Amino acid sequence: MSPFASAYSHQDWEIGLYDEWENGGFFSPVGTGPMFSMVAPPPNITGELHMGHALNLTIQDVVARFKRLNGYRVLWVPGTDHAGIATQNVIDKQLQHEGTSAAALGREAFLKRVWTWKHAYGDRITHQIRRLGASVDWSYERFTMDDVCQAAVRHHFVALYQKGLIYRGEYIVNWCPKNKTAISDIEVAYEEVKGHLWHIRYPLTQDSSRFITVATTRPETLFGDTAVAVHPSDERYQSLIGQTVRVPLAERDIPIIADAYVDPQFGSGAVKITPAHDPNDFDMGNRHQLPRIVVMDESAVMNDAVPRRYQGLTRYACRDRVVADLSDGGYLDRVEDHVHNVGTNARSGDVIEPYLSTQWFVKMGPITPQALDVVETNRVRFVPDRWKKLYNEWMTSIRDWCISRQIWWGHAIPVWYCQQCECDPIVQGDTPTACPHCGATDLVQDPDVLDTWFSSALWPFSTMGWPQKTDMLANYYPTSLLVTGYDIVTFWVSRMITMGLVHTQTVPFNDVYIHGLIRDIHGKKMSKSVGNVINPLTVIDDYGADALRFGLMGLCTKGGQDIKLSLEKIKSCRNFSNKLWNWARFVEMCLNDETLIYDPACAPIPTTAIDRWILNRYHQMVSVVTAQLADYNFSAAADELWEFVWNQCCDWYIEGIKSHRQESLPVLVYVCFQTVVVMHPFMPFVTEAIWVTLLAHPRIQRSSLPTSVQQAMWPSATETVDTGCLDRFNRLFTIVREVRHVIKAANASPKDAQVYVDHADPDIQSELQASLALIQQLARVDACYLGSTPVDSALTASHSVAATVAIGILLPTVDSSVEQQRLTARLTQLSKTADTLQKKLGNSGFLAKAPAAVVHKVRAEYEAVLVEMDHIKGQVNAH
RNA sequence: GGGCGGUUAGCUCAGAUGGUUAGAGUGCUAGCUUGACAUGCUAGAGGUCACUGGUUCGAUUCCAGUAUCGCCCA
Repeated sequence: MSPFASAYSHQDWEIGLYDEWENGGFFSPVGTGPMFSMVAPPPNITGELHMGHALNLTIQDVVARFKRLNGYRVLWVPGTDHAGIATQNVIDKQLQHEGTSAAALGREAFLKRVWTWKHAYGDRITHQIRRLGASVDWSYERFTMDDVCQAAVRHHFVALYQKGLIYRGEYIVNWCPKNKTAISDIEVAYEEVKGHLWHIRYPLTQDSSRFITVATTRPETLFGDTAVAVHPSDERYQSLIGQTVRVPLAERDIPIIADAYVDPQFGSGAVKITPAHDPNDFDMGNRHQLPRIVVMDESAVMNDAVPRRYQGLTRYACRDRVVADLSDGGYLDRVEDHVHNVGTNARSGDVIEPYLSTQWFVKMGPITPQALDVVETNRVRFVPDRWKKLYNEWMTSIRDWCISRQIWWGHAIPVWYCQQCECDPIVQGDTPTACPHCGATDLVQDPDVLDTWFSSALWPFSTMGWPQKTDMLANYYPTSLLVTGYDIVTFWVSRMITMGLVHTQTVPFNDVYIHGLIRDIHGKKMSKSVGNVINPLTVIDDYGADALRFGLMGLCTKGGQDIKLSLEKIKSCRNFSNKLWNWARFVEMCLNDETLIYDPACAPIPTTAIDRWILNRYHQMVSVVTAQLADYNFSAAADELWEFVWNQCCDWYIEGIKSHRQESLPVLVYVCFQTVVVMHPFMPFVTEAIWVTLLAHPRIQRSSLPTSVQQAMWPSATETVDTGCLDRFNRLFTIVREVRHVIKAANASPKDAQVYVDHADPDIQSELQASLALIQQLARVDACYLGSTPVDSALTASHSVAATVAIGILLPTVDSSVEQQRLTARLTQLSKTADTLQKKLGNSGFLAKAPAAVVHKVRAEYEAVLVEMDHIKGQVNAH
């Protein structure tokens, strides 16, 4: 009974192999080779593994396994993220389902509940990561809220505070009225909506018969107006600057100011300024020392700063009433349709309210120059490098970072306020017992928590125990490579670089590989509500992790484009894994007939031409795959492997050695084992399955190789390739294809065919002489001879030409009209080619200016085409 | 409004410091128990490389513009 099933069954191997690898410590850094380290981007504990994770992890795993096989001491650290708002939402929903709420539970009970949930479900995703085959070192697994990371975040906050880089201040934040929390700039999603531009008349205080008309998209905020602004050089308003106007409905007087920020082309050229409800107005308010009037509460309901008639209305209800009242009062000049961008909280979907509130901020100005510099000088290298532009753009226009969030789940802010005296906040890593100023023990911790990205920014070094000076940091930091999607270059990559420099005085990683996003086959984002999600776990169940991985890598091109994924693609890769498996099955079958012992580690001396060829082709494959992997060109590496395994080894080579299997077996065994090694980063499971199964064969010398392919040595990528040999075999294959084609076109059976090949060049003639048996075998014809086709009364001849070699095939019957048609078509095609080539050669500019090598090549091609045409013409005339 | 990326076979995508008879997978058509594989084998059809102009002896490749799709930022 063969240990090789006739088709590879991933279900029989994957889970068992992964357990063996994990328990066997195969993912731990070993040896004395050069260091290579990565920290994996931590997925949310609330999430399921989706295709984006699968792509991200596969890329890292391919690199990790590639490096290990090349002798590197590889550390790849996994972990998960506490995902503040996302997780809080999940638990909120659960509580809602149970008819209760976070508020009813209270903060402590709520947090306890989240932790319970985390312990029960939080590692679901880590099991899914295992299913993918990711060779992460689980013994170093971290969670962004575990003790080590909590300590790091506290230290992080205190250190920044002590450097004067964290402050608490009033600022316009992006406020989500639904979740009642501030969110950062990049969490806001903008979309175009159809709205209106209301033109409102503000009467002059001095002369209420005169107006200045302002245009606004948000009339309800007029109660917070503290100025009207015009452009300083706007002719229309020169005389009004410095005067005051009365805010309609609010009956308050505010000044008309001049500021170059105003766009004279927009609306009427005069705008109302509401410093407490618009970030640009806030800035202008600072420039002109304008007061700030907050007119809404934290749910975006109008507060008591507005006239009683409007209090308690939502911002939208208030807008309607204000517009109606303005109209009634004769203040409304006109209304235009207007398309503008409205920011929403990407998570809650609620429209963001620019809101004046007191928050904690990181001062970005002092720390960005260095972060820009390390990228500029390539100490952090982006691949593909166009992402450097996005990074630069973001970093040069950066604002201070609002890091406090008004939720419960997350890192508590290490700040305490004394309830007894008016001292500064107490900022320290451990919980204070008494106020350092008055000694009071009545201290209250800041109720807010920190933005999740504030802790993620530390990930490359908090995972390694920072701020402790651990061996891990000394050995593996800075990391070698970060792999992530382009959607979080600003959220995450920029902040890791910045904070890495602040806290560790070095870059957190040397290379950043940025991949695209996974989309469905139509280019749409995969989403549950659209129903176009391809679940990686289902794919792994159905087709195997190897198929999914290889499919993703085949689509992971150098440009880092988004990836349109289809099940058809994965299915073809499943077929490919089966092809590889059956190659090994063929090797096993050959070995079964043997009595000798074969050493797969020993480079064999080829004794036949096709063995020489496959070894050359194999060396070429290794050098291509190695170079492409080193260049992060995953699809090119995958393509080369596909071509080599399927079209070279499992096609020409296997078919070509079937007549002399025993003689070729050392080469077959060697190339198979070595290719399995090169294949391993992409398809870890099937390669290991093949490795252990073949290695257990009694005719295999197992002592010379490790028991797992994971510990094998990557083959040398610098063997010289005899391209002349590759060329000769390509010519042979072209001939064989043409023979098959002619026989097929004649609707004949190869078994009845006698083939004659001929060429004027004596070198090629002897080459053909040596290849006759191979041609006969590969084309499956009765016989193959060198020389011109003889006349045989019982048989008719069909003719063709391939690679300038004349081909004649004797067949029992040939339909001469079909034959004529085929020859004429070929002739037309050739003469077209001949024309273009001749035109080139007749162009004096070409001959004078093109490189000699190019001219030579074109001339050779032209002559070859002429030779082929001669052959064909001869045959056409003969009929 | 600013920026980035795409536009190559029915579909998904490669490609080259400018010279190839422009490739792959998949799909399609026809034919196959070929002693590893029907998750396979053989053959075939299918492309004015989005459009316009420029540079050049030569452009699908470089440059500019246009159209169109997608994304990011404001």
